[in-house]
Amino acid sequence: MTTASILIVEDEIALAEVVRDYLLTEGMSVEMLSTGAGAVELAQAKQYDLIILDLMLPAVDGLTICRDLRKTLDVPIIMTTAKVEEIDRLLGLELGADDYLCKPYSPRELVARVRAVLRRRPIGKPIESPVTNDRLIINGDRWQATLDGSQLDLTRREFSVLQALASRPGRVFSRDQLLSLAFPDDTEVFDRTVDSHIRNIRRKIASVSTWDPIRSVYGVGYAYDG
Amino acid sequence: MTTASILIVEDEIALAEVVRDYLLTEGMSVEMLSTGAGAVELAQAKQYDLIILDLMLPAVDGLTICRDLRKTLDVPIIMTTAKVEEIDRLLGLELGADDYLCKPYSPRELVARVRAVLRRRPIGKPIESPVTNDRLIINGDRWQATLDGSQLDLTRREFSVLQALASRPGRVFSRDQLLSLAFPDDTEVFDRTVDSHIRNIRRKIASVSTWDPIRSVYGVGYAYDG
DNA sequence: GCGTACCTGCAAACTCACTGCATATTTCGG
DNA sequence: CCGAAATATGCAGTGAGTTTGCAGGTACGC
Repeated sequence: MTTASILIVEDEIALAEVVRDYLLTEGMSVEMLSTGAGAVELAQAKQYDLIILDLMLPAVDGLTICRDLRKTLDVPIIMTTAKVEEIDRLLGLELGADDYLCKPYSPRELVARVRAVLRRRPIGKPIESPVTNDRLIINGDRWQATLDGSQLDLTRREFSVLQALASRPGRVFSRDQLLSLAFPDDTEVFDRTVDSHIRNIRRKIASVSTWDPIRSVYGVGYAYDG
Repeated sequence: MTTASILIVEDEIALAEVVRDYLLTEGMSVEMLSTGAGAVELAQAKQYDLIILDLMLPAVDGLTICRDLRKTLDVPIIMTTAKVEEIDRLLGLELGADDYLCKPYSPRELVARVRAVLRRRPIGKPIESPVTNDRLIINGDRWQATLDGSQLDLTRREFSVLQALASRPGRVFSRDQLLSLAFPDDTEVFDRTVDSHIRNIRRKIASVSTWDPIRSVYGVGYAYDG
């Protein structure tokens, strides 16, 4: 079961406590805040896995908090509001919250949403910002990689491996590191399989360029030299 | 009850007066204009909550007025026209009117439409900006999608899925993401159901174009490539 | 109530990526 | 320059993932 840490920002203490208890039952750790003041700072200090944010708050409203959070953090956010009509407006504003819920809601439903969001966005996995070197562009949102303007048609694994390598140019990754970075979820995979993926990546790169950015380090692993 | 202020732009004075009386009965305040000249200026000066606009007008036609209004104002617009065939063409032009009505109409129906539009678009709510790529136009207010000028007859779910995809062209959405974006309301749905909807969307798109804008990303999800 | 259309999800068919083995080639230490 | 070890490459089985056909259930309109 999940052991996510969650922050509830909600001025209705009674409601927040009910929700907290439900989440605790789910094995998650929960903290509460009854006002918007300091929410952003708190979120930045502690690395919550998810934030439940009410729209109407004393001091600083949820909208502002959401926007401010998004500037620096990729933490998943679920917004709650008392007005149905607000939902549409919120969607239009593109705040980037991961889900919206209308009051009065059943704590059960909120818990379901929390789990859904956490499932969508596994803990610790932030939205990938595109890796861009001079020649290579890797866009994790689009699952597309471009070298010198030519698109590389990479598979999921190839993409993940190249993304891992290119995220730290010059650094050498062992095969085991690459396996766990690229496929954190998976069972044990023969580390020589990485060689195959590297090979396929190189082949695809070779089809659009004469340059091989992947350096083999004898006895250690691979690195991307940008 | 609503106390919306409404502008009627209509050259058939008799008709306009009937409509005006109906709207007055609803408790709305009404102003009339029998020509297109100055309509835009008037609308900008006074902040109407809704404008009823006839297509055929002396001096400046409704089309031009609608377009000009949209450049600066988000005021809801209901367009009326004498020809049924005009309606489709208007839809294709994506003027951004909130509703269209064909003459001869019953004042009762017009009033109903007015109320519906005001309900959909609470005063002050900006229009949900239509997703428009070069070829695809998605109008979330009207629940209508157009590809290369041809209207796609999408169901609610299909529409939501396509809208979600097209709102961020190129970005790959997982099935779970699509489910919660397109059907935020309810229970957990089998994620393979998304495939079915995608399939239906593709089929409908294929019937009007040879182009498939939906990219399947093996092992990840779907993206709209505009 | 009846019919139509839509949503949902199962199952079969098919596609293709992943994996790992076998063999060739390269690298490294001496 | 040689042998050993590591890496590159060719290749194919397998299974995961997608597409597609289909049908039961359901909501909605008439």
